[in-house]
Amino acid sequence: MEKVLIQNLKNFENQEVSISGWLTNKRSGKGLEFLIIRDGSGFTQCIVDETKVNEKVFQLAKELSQESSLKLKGKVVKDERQIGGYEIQVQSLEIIHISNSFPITNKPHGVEFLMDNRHLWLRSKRQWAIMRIRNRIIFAIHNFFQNEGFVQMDAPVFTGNAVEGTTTLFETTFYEEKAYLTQSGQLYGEAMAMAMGRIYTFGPTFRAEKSKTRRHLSEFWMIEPEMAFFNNDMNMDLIENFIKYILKDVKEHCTQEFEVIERDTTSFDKIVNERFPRLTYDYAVKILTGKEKVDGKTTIETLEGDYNEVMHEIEDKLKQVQEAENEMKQSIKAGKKNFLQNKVDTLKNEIKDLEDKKRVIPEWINSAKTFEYGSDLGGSDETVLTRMFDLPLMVYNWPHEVKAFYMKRDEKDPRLAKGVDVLAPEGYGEIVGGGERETNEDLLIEKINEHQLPMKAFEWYLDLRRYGSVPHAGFGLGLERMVAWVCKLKHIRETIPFPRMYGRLFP
RNA sequence: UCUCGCUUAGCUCAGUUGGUUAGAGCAUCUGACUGUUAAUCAGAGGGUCCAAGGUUCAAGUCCUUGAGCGAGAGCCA
Repeated sequence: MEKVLIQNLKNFENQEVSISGWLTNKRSGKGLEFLIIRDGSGFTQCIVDETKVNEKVFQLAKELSQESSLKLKGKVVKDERQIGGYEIQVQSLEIIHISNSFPITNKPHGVEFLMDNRHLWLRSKRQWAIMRIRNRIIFAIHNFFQNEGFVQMDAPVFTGNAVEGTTTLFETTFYEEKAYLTQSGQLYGEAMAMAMGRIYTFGPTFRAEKSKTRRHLSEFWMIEPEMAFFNNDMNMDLIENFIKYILKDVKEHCTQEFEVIERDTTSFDKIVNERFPRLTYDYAVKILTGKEKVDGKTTIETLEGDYNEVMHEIEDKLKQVQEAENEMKQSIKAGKKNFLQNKVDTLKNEIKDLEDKKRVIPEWINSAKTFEYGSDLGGSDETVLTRMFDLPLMVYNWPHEVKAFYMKRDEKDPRLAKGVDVLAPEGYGEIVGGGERETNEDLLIEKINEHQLPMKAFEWYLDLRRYGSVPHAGFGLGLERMVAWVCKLKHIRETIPFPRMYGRLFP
């Protein structure tokens, strides 16, 4: 008898197989036990029929609790109604371990409880799907760069110098010296690009920002390609192709996972096929502040429309709650009552979310209206801008003051730096930041002084401009932000197995 | 760091203008039910109402301070 993975059951129709896994849920009837088993590769229903197995096997099936581990043998039968399209008619069963009162039940839980139990939460279906999508995105990233002739490199995690100022560094000690955990591998990537031509880093980065928002982690994974003989236009072309490649690949290979998390991926088609809008910072600011329209509407008008829509939705949902609660007051069966109670609970949660939105939209409108030319785009400004398009936006040619010291100044307009930010649609904001690097040693030195960075720590970096300096460019992609957008998650904490964020070091 | 909100059973939540013995669903345990899709039905056990202080004849409910969590802002990928 063959030992198989659940994902391969379709190849064993009407055959006897053996599977090993965990019980994720159970329903029982007289003489029947319906076991939902997961083995990491997928989920399937296994039926234990009292009339078809010996008494001992049926007794074992009755003893199984949620998350108990087991081995079973049975026949694979096609059944369209079941998850995966197949079920197993059990012949024999062996318990490996009985799990005692698994804390995460098949009912809603709060964020804090789930995060405290992250090590167990990862077993749930939704987390399973997200982790597999994350895996596929990682695989696609490597494929893309390897196909384009890039060499993967590992940048150091301990660093002696800060890349973007010292406020957000985790400080540690390296023997007797003060050291920091890296916040970007880029400078090392530049050195490697001068050796290999095209490289990409794929590693962890650390930022000690005390921010508790839906798009921040203290430890996150960043992909940073760096290309010799590239200008910023070539850089933007590469970014665009890169994002398109990932979306296409993940859509093709993760259909089942997207179904589990109920992510509609039809919006990817447009993104894969159309050119991303490229806006200069100047033009983006005009749109943001309402001086330019997109599809005949200003940002302010669009947001006011959103606000009214939210108000209507809240009213509508309140009405539905009232109706359900009235119905519950009449004497009805407990099953129906239970159903209505669940409906009311989900509606109330949705209303809570909508009320948050209602509170925030006026703040966004205000932020857009009062935006000052020359400053960096804030989180709310990004959301407002991306709200106007259903494609990723590329904003380039930034005021040089708001960008990092290594960014190349525009020869035609010295007020500008040749940086580019990519803003993901659906409110996900900045997922990529990059640009062309400054090649002129004198300008770099000037910038390092301006940013009050220790020159000594950058001597090696300046060497790159002394020995065969060439135009080069690169960018950084935040893996978790990409996963959050692809999966359309509310919060970045679900995109990584064990998130490290302000206030969260365990488990 | 700032603004707003939350903290009641293992979990998710009700708890009215302060008023007798704090409730429901799920989970757990016992039983019923021949195909269930978060199965259903009957029953049982399960509480330091976040902490400290205050107001009051009386506080889960009101006030003050603190802690933790959540949603934003700032900063960023």
